Amino acid sequence: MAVKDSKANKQKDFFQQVYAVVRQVPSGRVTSYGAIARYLGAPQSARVVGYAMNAAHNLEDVPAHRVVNRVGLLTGKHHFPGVHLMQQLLENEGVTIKSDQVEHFASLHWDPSEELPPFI
DNA sequence: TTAGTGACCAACT
DNA sequence: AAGTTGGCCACTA
Repeated sequence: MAVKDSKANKQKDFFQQVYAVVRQVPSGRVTSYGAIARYLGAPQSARVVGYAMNAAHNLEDVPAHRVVNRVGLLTGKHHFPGVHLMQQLLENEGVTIKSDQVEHFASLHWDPSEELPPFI
């Protein structure tokens, strides 16, 4: 463990934290990039959460399809193997999608900062 | 190495 | 009210 690694570990840790949260999103619920970022104490790092999802493609543990943007729009669908895969996965869990947008998003939204113990 | 981009969000004009 | 800009972190060229 060199001194140099501490920075790298920290950066890597952020991804891991994102994954840890996404993994806990219940089936049939959705969350948003910003909510995760805010839960991790980095409210302005929502983009990084999105990037983490991009990297999460390899990890089957991470249900990236349950993460949408703040208005419930499936902005990340183009990054799935099939453009409709994200939508189908969600509908398979009971989430209704209309025009690439989650219906009843407000009530389906799963906010980690409310559902999980505070991240400190 | 520097610079540019990205599955976003909030603030400012 | 609507459009633009900045900022965050990681990755690629």
